[in-house]
Amino acid sequence: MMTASNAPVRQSSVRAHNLALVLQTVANSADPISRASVAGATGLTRATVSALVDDLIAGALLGEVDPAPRSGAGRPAAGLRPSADGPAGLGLEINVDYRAACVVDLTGTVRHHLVEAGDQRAPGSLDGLTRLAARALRLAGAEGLTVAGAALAVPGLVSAGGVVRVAPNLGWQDVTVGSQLHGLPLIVDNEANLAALSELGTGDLPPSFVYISGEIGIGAGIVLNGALYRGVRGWSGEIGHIPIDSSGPLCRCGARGCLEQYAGQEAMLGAAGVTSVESLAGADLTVAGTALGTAIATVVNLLDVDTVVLGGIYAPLLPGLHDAIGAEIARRVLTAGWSPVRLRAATLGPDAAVRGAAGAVLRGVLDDPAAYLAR
Amino acid sequence: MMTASNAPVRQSSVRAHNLALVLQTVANSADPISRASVAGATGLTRATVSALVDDLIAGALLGEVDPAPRSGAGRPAAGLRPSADGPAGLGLEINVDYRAACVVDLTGTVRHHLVEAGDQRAPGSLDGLTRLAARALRLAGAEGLTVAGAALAVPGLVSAGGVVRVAPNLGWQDVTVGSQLHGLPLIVDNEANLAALSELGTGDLPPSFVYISGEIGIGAGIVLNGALYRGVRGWSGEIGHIPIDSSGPLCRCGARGCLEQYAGQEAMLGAAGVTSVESLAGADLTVAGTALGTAIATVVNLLDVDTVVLGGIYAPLLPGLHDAIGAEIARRVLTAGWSPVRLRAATLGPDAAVRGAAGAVLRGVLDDPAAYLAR
DNA sequence: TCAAATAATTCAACCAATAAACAAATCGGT
DNA sequence: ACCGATTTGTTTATTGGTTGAATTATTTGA
Repeated sequence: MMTASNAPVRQSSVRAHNLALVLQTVANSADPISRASVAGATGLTRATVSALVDDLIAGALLGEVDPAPRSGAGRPAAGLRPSADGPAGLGLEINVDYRAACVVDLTGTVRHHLVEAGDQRAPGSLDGLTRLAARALRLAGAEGLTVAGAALAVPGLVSAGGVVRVAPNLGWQDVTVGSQLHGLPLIVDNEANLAALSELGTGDLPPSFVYISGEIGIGAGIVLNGALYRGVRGWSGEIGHIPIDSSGPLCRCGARGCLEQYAGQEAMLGAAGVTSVESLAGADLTVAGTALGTAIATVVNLLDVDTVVLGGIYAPLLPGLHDAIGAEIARRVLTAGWSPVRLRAATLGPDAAVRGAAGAVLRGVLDDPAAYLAR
Repeated sequence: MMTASNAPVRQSSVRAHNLALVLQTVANSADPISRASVAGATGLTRATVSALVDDLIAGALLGEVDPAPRSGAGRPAAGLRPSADGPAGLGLEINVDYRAACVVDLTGTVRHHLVEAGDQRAPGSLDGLTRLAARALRLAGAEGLTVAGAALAVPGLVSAGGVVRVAPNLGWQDVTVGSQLHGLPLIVDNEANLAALSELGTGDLPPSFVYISGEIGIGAGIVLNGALYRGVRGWSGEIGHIPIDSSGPLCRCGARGCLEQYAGQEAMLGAAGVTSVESLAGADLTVAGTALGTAIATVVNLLDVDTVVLGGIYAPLLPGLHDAIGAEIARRVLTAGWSPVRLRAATLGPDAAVRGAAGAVLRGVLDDPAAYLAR
């Protein structure tokens, strides 16, 4: 049920909304699309679409391409598609053993991708990230891109205002990153959240799903109706400490039998008696899969999503995990009989979080192009 | 992050939105409120508010009351408040041992409340409910109320189109209730969902919370940002089978150690060695409280809500449950140290679901008064 | 070469909100 | 008792934005 937002609507809001509608219709179309088709798809008139498209082209959000060869009579349509020379998003990531930046344009193309390996737990890693961001911005500027904003993916809990409450594996506690970077607005968010957005952006996922990221810790990004659900304070998706067995092994969080004790990277390596994630491919993953399945069943019972995407180390290991997860889902999800739960491996690999960060910036432009045009 | 809806916006949508904004501002105000105050609160101009209020008064959604005695200079304001003679919602409930109907007007007053005790598992209980609804409609009609729609609360899983997939305690399976009743649009929904909406309507809850209903089964209603989250297929909140201990007792669902085996009504009665819910008040509820706390911790870790409302049999038992739940939350909710989880007893008692059903209808009117006016 | 078809633009009409002026009703002070 | 200040509510001209119909543009098919 939709509650009306508590802001008044004026004529300019109408235009803002319809600009977003037209831009998104073009962005979601696989092929270049005509103004007339946009009008048909949106319900707006051709006159209105033309006027809106004029603004979007003037602002370099859309570009026109040569008419696609068509069959049938009639004037050929000019194709519209997102412009590659307009706004771009700067995605940043800081993780235990590397930092990364990438620049993505409105077409979804990764224009630049910089990675610096090295332990980020040392002090000064944030300064290093700032320098990396500056390099990426120079590269983008040299190509004539307008960077609309930046987003940083962090493996930890983030509060409003760019404060990292805790990032256990980085050793961070109450680190203020801020909400500006080189004069750009900066979003700071959990890596699983941004990776989930990234997978959403691939287009072949339903509007509601849960992304589970297996790393040293386990996190989840919850996407409901096409939007990331961040929770009241931005701390949603802390799935790693779902209890699997209250008489299980003691976890570093102080409780017993948390998911991480069965399906965390360390636990899986220990159980299989190997030291590298690659070696897990041949191992018996039943214990981890069962625990993961139990946790997934809980999530599905609670949120009624029908798709779960497994990312991080789980993505390559899904074949070995699949049966155990599926068995647990069949046993514990009440509605599994009517409607199966789809399990998918993430498609984007380790870049998902940085790309999702850049995508979050672009999503902001797509959601409110009028604000970008008025900048 | 808000995704633009895929519908075009025209001038009439602006009016529809602002009508809703004005109506909700008046409805959310404790005392009668002037047009000028509405203008101040909404950001609309006084002229616009006046025009919108004219429509709302003409449609019997708002009424004017005598100016409240005021201090200070200036022309006295005419007070606006929701009309008691306008639209009303028909709430219906069917449960194991009773059926109920209630009529609630826009001021939130319960105008009629009919309850028929008796076993509803017998065939024909739906016909009985239809007759009960007819009685309530006659009473409402005699008072000049315009019943805008009906909603039915069912203790089970409901699909779109008014199909009850399964209601275990009613013995229902794939029962089609339909989406019309006596010519009115009919919403069918889970009782925990509607009870959650009902608690939301009391006004002293934050916009995001989880309502947990303890009955024979355990259900949850999830309210996010002031709106009920129903899930992809309407089956969200199935909390009763969250695993507490995978080596625990066998549950009727086929899995082991489900929450219901510790904190369900039967389990609690069995553990305390009593036969009535009233007798539980003095019993030791540590086991149930711990299990409930574990489940709540899972929900909070996942959804990051800071308020949990306990309803059904849990409401009167909260004093006995509180400490065990709190201990488990402190142990398992990662963010409990920064921001406490508030536990509340539901305030509305056993009527919550029926009243929530009526409230769901009224919420539809408040969310889109233009549709009601155009009927 | 012309008619039909489809795409895109132009323009008058309309709808809704705004701003500013105006009318209404009260209070406070002299 | 009266006048100015103050606040509420309405009236009116203006503006922004969509619509629908007419118009122009460009192609296919007969």
